[in-house]
Amino acid sequence: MKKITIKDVARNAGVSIAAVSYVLNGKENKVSQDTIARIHESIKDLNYIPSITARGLVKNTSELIGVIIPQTEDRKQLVFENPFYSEMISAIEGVVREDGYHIILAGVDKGKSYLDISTSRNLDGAIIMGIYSEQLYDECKKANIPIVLIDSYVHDHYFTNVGIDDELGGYMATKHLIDNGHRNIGLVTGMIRKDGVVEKRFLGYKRALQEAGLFYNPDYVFESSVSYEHGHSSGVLIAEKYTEMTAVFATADMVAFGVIRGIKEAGKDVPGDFSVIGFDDISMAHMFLPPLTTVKQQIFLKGETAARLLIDQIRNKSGASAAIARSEIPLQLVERETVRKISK
Amino acid sequence: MKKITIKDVARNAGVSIAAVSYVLNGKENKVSQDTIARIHESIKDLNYIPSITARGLVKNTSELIGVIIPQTEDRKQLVFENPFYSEMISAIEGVVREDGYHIILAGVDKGKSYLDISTSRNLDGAIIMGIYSEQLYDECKKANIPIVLIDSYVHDHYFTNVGIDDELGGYMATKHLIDNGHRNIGLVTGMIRKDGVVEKRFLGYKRALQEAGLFYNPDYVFESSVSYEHGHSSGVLIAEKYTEMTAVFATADMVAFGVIRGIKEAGKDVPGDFSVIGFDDISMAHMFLPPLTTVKQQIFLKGETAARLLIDQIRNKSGASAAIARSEIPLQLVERETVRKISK
DNA sequence: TTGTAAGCGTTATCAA
DNA sequence: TTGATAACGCTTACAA
Repeated sequence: MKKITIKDVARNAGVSIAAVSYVLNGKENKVSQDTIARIHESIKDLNYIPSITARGLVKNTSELIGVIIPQTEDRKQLVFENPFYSEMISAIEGVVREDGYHIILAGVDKGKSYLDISTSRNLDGAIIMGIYSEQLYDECKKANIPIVLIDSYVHDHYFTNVGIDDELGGYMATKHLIDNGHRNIGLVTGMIRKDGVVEKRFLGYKRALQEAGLFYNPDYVFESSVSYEHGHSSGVLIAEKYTEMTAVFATADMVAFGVIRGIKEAGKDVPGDFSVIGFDDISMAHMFLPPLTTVKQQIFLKGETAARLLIDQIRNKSGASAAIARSEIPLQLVERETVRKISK
Repeated sequence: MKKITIKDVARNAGVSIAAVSYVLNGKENKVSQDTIARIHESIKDLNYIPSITARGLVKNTSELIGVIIPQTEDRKQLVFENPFYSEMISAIEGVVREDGYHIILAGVDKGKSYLDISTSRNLDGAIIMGIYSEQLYDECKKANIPIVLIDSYVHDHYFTNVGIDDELGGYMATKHLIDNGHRNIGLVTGMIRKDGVVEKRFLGYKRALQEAGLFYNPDYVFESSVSYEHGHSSGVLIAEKYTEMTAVFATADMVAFGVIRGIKEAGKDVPGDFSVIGFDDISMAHMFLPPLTTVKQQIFLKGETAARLLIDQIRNKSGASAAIARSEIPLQLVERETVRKISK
């Protein structure tokens, strides 16, 4: 079961390997109709499939796109509990496949830098989801390949960004609660890191409060990890100790699920006693009971957009600075059953 | 920003490229301590990272593992709505990374065969999740690389299989319902395909029924897709027309969520009017309200096991027939709040 | 212990 | 139109 190569095809067709390479690369004007036919036949016959590896070596490409995903604390596994990422990857894979690219999925290992995989694999481009240390971004620039950042607020014209207006999203969520008569609104959230999406949402929350003439109470923000567990414990806490609160904004649906569970566990009802609004609209949001009111970001579109922008950049290597500053996917509030209007 | 190669390192260190290659490959016994030191220094200095691509060409490896995932009907996107797959991929990625491998994620395109990507990328191995046509398996064998199948019942000693005892799982779920006094038990499920996991679960369902002297009623099986939507419509239907039914076994948690929703929408209660048991125990299962009683399969372990078996096989190329017949991950019933005991 | 050089499967240049 | 052949970055006999 020897591997068959371009040589075999050439021999079988009785032509030179150059000829074969030409037809393989669509430079058919350099070859006679007759040879083209013979070559095509040989390829079929032998079931020949060119080696992307070998081609990559000479063309200095790989048709490979790196997709970097956040990892759990211990860096042992990818943060996939949150279906948010899977939805996006699915979108990315779909569009790059159309163009013959494949994606390499990887977390960033502690020792190894991102640069390692990029250079060793000769990646044609990369998509990085989430927010990382300055250091990583610096490394990425050295890689010298097109990179698009999803959900990052790094300002560097080297990168193309795709994301949403998180500040607006936070504002929309909070405003919706306010419009429904709520005045004591809690915030359950992951770590508020400088320039992270969560910070923006937090800022939007404060803006909505302020605009409505409501007092911002630091005691009302429950800040920890973006997880169901954090939501859960906060929910219990809120239901038990913060009885004057009537609504909470959870900065991710996963967290909202936890909050609701916590509230119910403490014997209170959603939306009867507490209204809850989430953020993301992952597919579970509409399956949850009660169906979650949330700020929808078009996750799939986000992935698609990132992928398309990247491919465009890879293709038009011409303009090395083809990087678009920022592509923003529109947001949308979707009302379901976890927010109720109160008279107050 | 020229790419730096082994040549640069050699020149910089004042040695031959062979020497560099030797230390890169740990054949340090062929090189003097002195040169080793000089080379290491050069590598650091120049920030050299070897090209896996080039190495692959000569060693005929790629350190790449293909992971094939089912796709949606239209073959446009990966079946990622079901978090089941993400959890598994996360596990797989974790273990292969330890060994320096990366994973390439791909759906199988209509025109292109799986063989294409395998040969063109020179994959070292592959993990295939789900069940496909005979044709695909035949192709895979031609690829002539180690392959492990997850959740397939294909009997071919070429493949290593990892899965669970689906028949037993179906039996456990149904038995649990029976033990709780239920006698009219519906089955909501994806397509029952020959040799698919779903068929086995269905068989387990029938065995439990039979063993308990219960009549198997074909009208009680609602067969369509593995989706929330199918569960939903079945749930509504059941709650409205099958009032003599008291319990349903959904062959996937996603489906169970839909069933519960449907039942509630029809004004009935879970587990008050209908008990529901799922299958998988995806992480949403314990977050759902009410928390879902289900048959837990250790998804993460499944992924890890598959990855480890694959790597083992890749390593011991020696025994080409090192393929282990089948590795079975144990099942476990986890009781939560969607099944209630009825007196009958 | 060191270095030379042949190959791995392609592409692309340059003569023929 | 064709076909040698150098190159891509690396590994590995083989020679020195």
